[in-house]
Amino acid sequence: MRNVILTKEELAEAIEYFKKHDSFVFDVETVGDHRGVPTQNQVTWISMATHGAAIAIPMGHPNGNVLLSKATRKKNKETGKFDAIPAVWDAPPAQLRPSQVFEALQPLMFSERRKIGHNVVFDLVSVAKYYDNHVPTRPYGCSLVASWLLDENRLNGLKPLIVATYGHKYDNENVGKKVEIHPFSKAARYAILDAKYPWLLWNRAVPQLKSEGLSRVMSLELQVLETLLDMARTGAPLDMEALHQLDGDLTNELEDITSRVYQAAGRIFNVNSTKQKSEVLWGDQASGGQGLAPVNLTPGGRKKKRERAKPTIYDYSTDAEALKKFNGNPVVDALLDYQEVNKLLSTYVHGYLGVASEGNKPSIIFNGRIHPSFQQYGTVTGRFSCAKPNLQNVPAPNTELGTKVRGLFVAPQGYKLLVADYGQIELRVMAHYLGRGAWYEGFFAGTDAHTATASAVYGVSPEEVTKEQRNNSKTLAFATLYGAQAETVAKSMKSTVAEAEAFLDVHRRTMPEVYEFRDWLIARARKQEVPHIRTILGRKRRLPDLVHGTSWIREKAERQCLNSLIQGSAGDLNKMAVVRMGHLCRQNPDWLNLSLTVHDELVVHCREDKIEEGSKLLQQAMIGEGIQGVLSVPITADVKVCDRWSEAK
DNA sequence: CGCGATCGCGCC
DNA sequence: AAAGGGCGCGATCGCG
Repeated sequence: MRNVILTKEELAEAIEYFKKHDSFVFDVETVGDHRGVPTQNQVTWISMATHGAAIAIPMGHPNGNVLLSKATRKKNKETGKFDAIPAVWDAPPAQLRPSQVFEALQPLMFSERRKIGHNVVFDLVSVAKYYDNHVPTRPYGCSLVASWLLDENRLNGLKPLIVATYGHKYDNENVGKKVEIHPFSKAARYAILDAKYPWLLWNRAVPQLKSEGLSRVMSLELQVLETLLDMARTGAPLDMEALHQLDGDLTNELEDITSRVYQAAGRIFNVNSTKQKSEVLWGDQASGGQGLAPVNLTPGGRKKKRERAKPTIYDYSTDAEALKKFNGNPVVDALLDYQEVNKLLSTYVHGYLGVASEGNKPSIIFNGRIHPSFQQYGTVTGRFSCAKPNLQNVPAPNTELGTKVRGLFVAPQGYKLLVADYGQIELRVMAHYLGRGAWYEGFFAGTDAHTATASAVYGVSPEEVTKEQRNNSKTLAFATLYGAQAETVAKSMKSTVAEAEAFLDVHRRTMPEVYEFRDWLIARARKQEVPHIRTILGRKRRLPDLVHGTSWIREKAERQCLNSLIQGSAGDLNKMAVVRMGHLCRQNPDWLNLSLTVHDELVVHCREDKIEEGSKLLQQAMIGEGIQGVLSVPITADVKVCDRWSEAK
């Protein structure tokens, strides 16, 4: 069999070989402005691997192997910048067309054979476009998800993983990043290795997952993966009219604020530059600065100080917290306004719409929808991450501007958004593990958790708890989950450090179970050969630093220990809910679609005539039998019916 | 130009 | 020697 497939006959022969095996890896190389967006990209190579074979099928690679002229740069007389002139190669060999290739592959792609990839969601969604939006059928395998479960601390992609596992460094030139500028045989070699290594990795990982007791969580992740295939194609519709309106409004507003900044500062500077901001704020008045006395060092500045170097004005933070100390200074006030508006405009408006003037940054909205990529392997704790764009950090609707941005996300025509979130899921997970005490009993009694804390800590009945007492108790919950110390607690409570310390002491006395559990958890984790904890579904969080010789490193690992158990277990529950809702949506694809998930929240599209049924199903997915049973304390989920995402909460 | 580090900041 | 967990991303800046 040939490695590089150029004719129908060669392809037919290869397919016959692959048909003899019950699983195979496939990998796509993509081109186009949106090569990274699987619903939009164009596939120019598909490579495949199975027992004893690895092939690459080009479908429009533009280059041959003979270099006719080198890549260079040429100064553009108009802009004064350098334009990249790509290399020119001779003509490539005659290749099959995508339609021919995908038709021939159909019996493999839509068979019961396992389709494996390294980040297989991307490859599956990329090829679905060539099958009339039908995704190749299950079962699937993902060497990236498997590798991540086996070592969540290494989120570095395929290449470092291959170096670590096989000691083979391939693709020094980053061919996959821009396959179309490379010569034919180099692209072919790269494509083949990109299939071969995932094949090796997957087959190595499966028995390891079993022996490490990770099969259950792997099977959950494979179900998550199936749901992500639907979510990737559903995406999230935007109110385009409102988006353009917001673009105009914020652009105008920012212009006004910018001139306010300049006027107050008495000079024109780049407001986005932290360096220049430092000069304006901390520089002395003789040199045109405000002469303010900086307080907080940046992390880099602290490092410098540690290394006994003298910090300069550039080592002091210019973030909002630092600026707030100088409220009333006209430069500071204008800067704070600027930062708020600029953040939202650049990240959430220009980030989606693109900017023609700024290097032709393309829009990532397609047919009125945005298609974020949820990465099930994106965090060390087991939660999802989300990118391109990250819809897990869309401003919350607690400010006017936040409401406007979140309000851009709307239901499709004829649909409503069902937005459901778990109530205090992390504290409930914590209470589950504690099995006693104010939190545990509070959740059974239906008392608000922070009120229950306040009642215990202040020794009053729940009815007598004041707003301030409840707020302080909320801080205690965060302090527990994150491992915050007195300084941070003081900041949060707006009290002195001594008061915060006393408060923490009272907490330690009145809710000893919290601290006893933390100590027990850390001690047990430390005893393992590789120190680790397991989340509620058995996911591992490896914390080798729990036995580190340096105390601050060890203490950081100790904070991560409890936090990972809680955050990771809550993440497990969320992934279960995603899977359960995914199943229900697949049963009712013409009126129910899962769109987004944000850690403890699901956003679903539901056709207007099916709201009641949809809400019931969502409720069932999140807290029904089979998921409630995972925790010993009751869990709650609140379903809201909205036209805009901002209407929830 | 491309890349990575840094700062800063949005969310849960 | 540090001082609250987990993310992604825009902008700047220095480097090769």
